Amino acid sequence: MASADNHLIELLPRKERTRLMALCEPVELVLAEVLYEPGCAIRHVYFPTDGFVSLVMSIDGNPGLEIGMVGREGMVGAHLALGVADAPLHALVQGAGSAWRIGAPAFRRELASSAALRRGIHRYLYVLMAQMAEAAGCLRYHLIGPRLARWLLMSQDRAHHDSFQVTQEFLAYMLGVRRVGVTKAAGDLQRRGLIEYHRGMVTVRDRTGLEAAACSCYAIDCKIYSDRLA
Amino acid sequence: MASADNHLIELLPRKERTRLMALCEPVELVLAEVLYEPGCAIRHVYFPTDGFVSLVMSIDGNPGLEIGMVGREGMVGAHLALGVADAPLHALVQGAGSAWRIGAPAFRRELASSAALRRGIHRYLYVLMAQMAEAAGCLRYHLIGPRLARWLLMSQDRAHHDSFQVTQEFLAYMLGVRRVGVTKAAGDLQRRGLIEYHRGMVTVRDRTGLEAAACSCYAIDCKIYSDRLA
DNA sequence: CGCCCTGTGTGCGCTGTCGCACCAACACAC
DNA sequence: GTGTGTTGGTGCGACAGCGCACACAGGGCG
Repeated sequence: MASADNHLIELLPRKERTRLMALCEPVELVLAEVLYEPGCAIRHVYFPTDGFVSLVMSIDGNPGLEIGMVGREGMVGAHLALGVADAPLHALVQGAGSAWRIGAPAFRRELASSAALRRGIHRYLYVLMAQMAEAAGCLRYHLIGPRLARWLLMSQDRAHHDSFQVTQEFLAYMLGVRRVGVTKAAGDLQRRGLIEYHRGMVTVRDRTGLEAAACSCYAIDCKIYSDRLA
Repeated sequence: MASADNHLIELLPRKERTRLMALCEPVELVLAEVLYEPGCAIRHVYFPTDGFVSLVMSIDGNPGLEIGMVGREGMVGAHLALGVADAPLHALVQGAGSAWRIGAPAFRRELASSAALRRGIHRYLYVLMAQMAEAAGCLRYHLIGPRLARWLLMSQDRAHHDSFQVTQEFLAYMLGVRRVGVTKAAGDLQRRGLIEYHRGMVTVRDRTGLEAAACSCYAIDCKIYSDRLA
C-alpha cells in the first residue's frame, strides 16, 4: 500500500490503516465546492491529501469568516466522533486537490472498533478547538495586513506550492473584511517584495519575510499542531 | 441521593451517576479564582452547580477575551475526554458559587468505563465548539452594546439571580474592549431602563428588553444548547 | 474629619475599517 | 479588432473603538 498522504491516517498502526483505507474512495476536491452546510447532516468525512478546505462561520447577513483550515494534516468532519452528525460550519474547498472520502456510517463503525483512530481524531479535535480559539483572538486584535500574511502562509503550507489560486474577493470573504481592505494589504505585501499578485494567482516570493509580516497566530498555530499531533 | 444540580451529571443513568458522584467532592468557586492556566496540565475537572466560569483566550500582550462560559449546564475541563491534559485556555471564576470536582485520573477512569458519560461529554464538546465559533463571529461583527447585553443575559442565566457582581473593568476584559466602551454601553442600557449598575453590582431590570438589545448570538447559543443537550 | 482606593463618567484627537462609487487592467470570445 | 465579464486599484466621507488623561463619587479606615 502506498502512503496515504494524510497525516491522520498515517498515524494509525498498519492494520487499522489498511482497514480504514479499504473503506476510502478517492475524490477530487474542486475549487469552491461546498462540502458541508451548517445544520445539515453530513454524509461523508474527508481526509485531504492535496487540496485544503476552509471552515467558515456565517452570521446574520454578514459575509463569511474563516475560523479553521484543513489540509493533509487533518480531516473534515471530525465532529462526527462527538456523536453529532450535523455540520456546525460551512466547509468550503479553498485549494483544489484530492482527498479520501468515507461514508458517515462506515466511519462511525470504524471509529467504534479502532481505539487508535479514536485517539487520533480526538487529538485532532483538540487542535481544531485551539485553532478556533486562536481565530477568535486574531479576529479581534490583529490588523488586516498581518492576518492576510498569516492566511497566505497557512495556505502555502497546505497547497505545497509557492503559488496558488485565490481572488481578493474570496480572500476578503475568508478574512471577513472588504475586498478593498485586502487590495490595500496585498498591495503593501507586494511592494515589500514578499508576494506577487496577479489576477487570482498569488505567489509567495519571500517566505521568511512573510513570516515576519504575519501575526503571531501563525507561529502559535504551528506550535499547537506540532505539540499535539506530528 | 439528592439532585446533582449539574445538567451533565443529571443526564447520566442512575447507576453511573451514583458512581460518578461518589468520586466528586464539593468545592467553592471563589470569584476571580483561576482554575486553569493555558498550557498547564489540569488536575481536576469541575461540574458547576451554582457559580459560573469563563473560558478566556489571551493573545500577545492584549487583555483577555472570553470565548466560552460554563455554568451548571456544562463542565470545565471537558477536553480531558479528548485525551489531552493541558488546558487550552484560562478558566476563570466569574460568578461565585459551588461545583463538584473530580481529580483528572479518576475522571479518566470513569470516562473509560461509562459510555453514557462519554456520550454526554462528547455532545457537550460539540456545543462548546459551536459556542467558540459563534464567539468568533460575534467578536468580528457585533458592536459593544449588543455584545454587552448578550453577556449580561448569559450571566444571569448561569447566576440564577437578577443581580450579580461584576465591575466594568472586568467586563471590558471579558469583551476585549476598553473600560470606557463598557461604561458607555452600560450607561445606554441603564438609561433605557434595562439594567441598573452600581459599583460592581448589576441588576437586570427588564429581561425582555435586554434580549431585544442583545445580538443574535444569544438566541443562537440558546438554540445550540437546547438542540444538542437539554 | 480627611485620606485613599476602587469604581464610574467625560472629553479629545487618532486610526483602522466600512460603505459606496467609480475606474483601470486584463482575459477571453465572437 | 470590439465587446463583456472578471479582477484589481483608488478616492472620499463616516464611524466605532482606541489611547490617554482627568474628574468625580462612594466607602472603608485611621
